[in-house]
Amino acid sequence: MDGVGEDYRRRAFAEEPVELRRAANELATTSTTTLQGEAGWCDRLYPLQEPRTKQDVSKAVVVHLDLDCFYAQVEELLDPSLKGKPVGVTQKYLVVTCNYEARKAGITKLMNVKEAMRKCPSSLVLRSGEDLTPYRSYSRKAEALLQKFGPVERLGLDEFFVDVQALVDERLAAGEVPQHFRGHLVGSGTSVRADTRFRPQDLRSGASSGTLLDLNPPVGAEATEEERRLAVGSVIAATARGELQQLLGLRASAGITVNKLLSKLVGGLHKPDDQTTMLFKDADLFTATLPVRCIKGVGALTEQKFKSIGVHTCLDLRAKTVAEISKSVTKGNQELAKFFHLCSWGIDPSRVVPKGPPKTVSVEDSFKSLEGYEATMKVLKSVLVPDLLTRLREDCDQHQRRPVTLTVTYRTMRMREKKHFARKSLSCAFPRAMDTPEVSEACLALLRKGLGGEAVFAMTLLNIGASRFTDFKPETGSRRPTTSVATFKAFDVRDGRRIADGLTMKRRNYGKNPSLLLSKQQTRTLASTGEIPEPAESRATPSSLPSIQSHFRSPGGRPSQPAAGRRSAEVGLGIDMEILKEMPEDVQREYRNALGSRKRAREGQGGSIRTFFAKK
DNA sequence: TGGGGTCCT
DNA sequence: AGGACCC
Repeated sequence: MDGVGEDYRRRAFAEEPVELRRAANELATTSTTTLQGEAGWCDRLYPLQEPRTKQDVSKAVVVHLDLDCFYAQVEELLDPSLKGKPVGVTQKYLVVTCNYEARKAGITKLMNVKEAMRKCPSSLVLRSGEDLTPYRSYSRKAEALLQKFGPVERLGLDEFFVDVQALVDERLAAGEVPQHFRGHLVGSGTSVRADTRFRPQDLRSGASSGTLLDLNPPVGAEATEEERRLAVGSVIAATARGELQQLLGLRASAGITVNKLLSKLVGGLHKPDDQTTMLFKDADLFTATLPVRCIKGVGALTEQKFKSIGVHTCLDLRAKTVAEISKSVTKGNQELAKFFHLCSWGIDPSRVVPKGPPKTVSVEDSFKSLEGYEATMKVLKSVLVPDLLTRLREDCDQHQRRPVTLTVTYRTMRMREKKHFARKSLSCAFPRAMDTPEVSEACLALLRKGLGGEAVFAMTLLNIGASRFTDFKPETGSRRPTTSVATFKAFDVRDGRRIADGLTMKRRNYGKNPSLLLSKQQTRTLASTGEIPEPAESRATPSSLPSIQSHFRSPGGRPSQPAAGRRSAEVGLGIDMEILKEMPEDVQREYRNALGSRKRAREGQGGSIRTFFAKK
């Protein structure tokens, strides 16, 4: 692999560097304006920010943040006794992610549970990650925290792009130029390799040869403007990561460059809990040897098409014309072809676009086989529909809207044999009464329409989703669409027993998770020095900060929080209101909710899932 | 091989 | 409604 890389480097920089650079520059100045198109959320939220034009592409500073092994980190926060142990988070037969202790034992993302158990000594701790509720919650908090550094675009639950250009401009105008880059700086000779077989776009730093990859390199007196801008960006990224750690207990890795493509790629070079910056002048060589799979939008299929015309790496891609790409790869979509071509030089004209509220909300579960109307109805009524309605109620509270469309998506064994990812979906109007019985009936009616003609009514996957939202002002007296809970009485949702083949109960019932706040001492330090205080003692970690989750957890047989966790919950009422006011709004709201829940719990009405639902 | 999402056609 | 892509 290294041999191939060396070959490309020679071709790129010994044989025809001038041509390549000139071509890159031409593309950069001719194509960017058409590609960056429409003004979105960004412009409305940040009216002072000028639309990006070709001249200030190099003025952009984009930070990519990736929460390290996110699900595993959250599990450690929820159960601090996991710290230091190898932890794997499972969904069905898979370890979907694991912490770094587990990785040391050879466990990887998306590894089979059996294989993971074999790899790891008896110490491996597994946690079910089928219910995404806690991850969603932490993800929202992280996003809220990052808002203050600039517009935020999320990618999944654990990745964020932050456009920090405006903040960089502010600091430079104030004469704040750091003396060093924070974290690593990619040099022109940094060796890079694609990481996993699942995601070749994840890069890792290869064996670096000392001088080419510096830690905390100085910003010289005659630094270029880009160096100064990115040095400031690296400081902002370090601050953001520090706050994620201090306020939420989350470690993150970051990449800092002039665009999204490069920031994401270099962010993977030093993980976990570290950051990497790269100057645009090094992008040319950096991207040359990367497989085209590294380009956003190039998946398995597009990669195959590229291979069929002899394009494996970005350098191969550069040698093709946009017309060729458009014809053989993007089905005539010239804009997309142009975009891929630009990316092959490390030029990414796309902007950081905050996405706004979700466009769909869905819940799914998979099974060995879910057979018959009765079993299907049971799954719908007792798990999927209540979960969906719960999330829609929260969504309504936050965004004053309700869904217009209900969609069910399913997969059968036959579909599985043919095509790996094939699914069928059917839609109807979302029932006006947002109740478990009505919605469940609607779902079953759709499934009947789709599967009724089959020899057996059986599924290996069932997904129900809400989409096409419309404004909805809840009437006074009923704050949001009501949800019937009568159905729950028929089913025991307190333990993890199977209620259908392949289905284990997903609901974890975390209740209201309290916000995780700095101690007063830390807040004073932050306010007076501007520095994130070092975690002086273990209490600086959120896992031991105020928590009321123990009131709501483990309604059934699962072990509840250790006494220490419960004791610290009492601290919850001691939170300084001044501190609370500094927090993002949704965090404040959650905290107030948590206080309300505590009250009810103390009054003897909380504490079990049954009473939680029985209450109404 | 999961349990989510986005956008395009 | 389905496909390709992202995590």
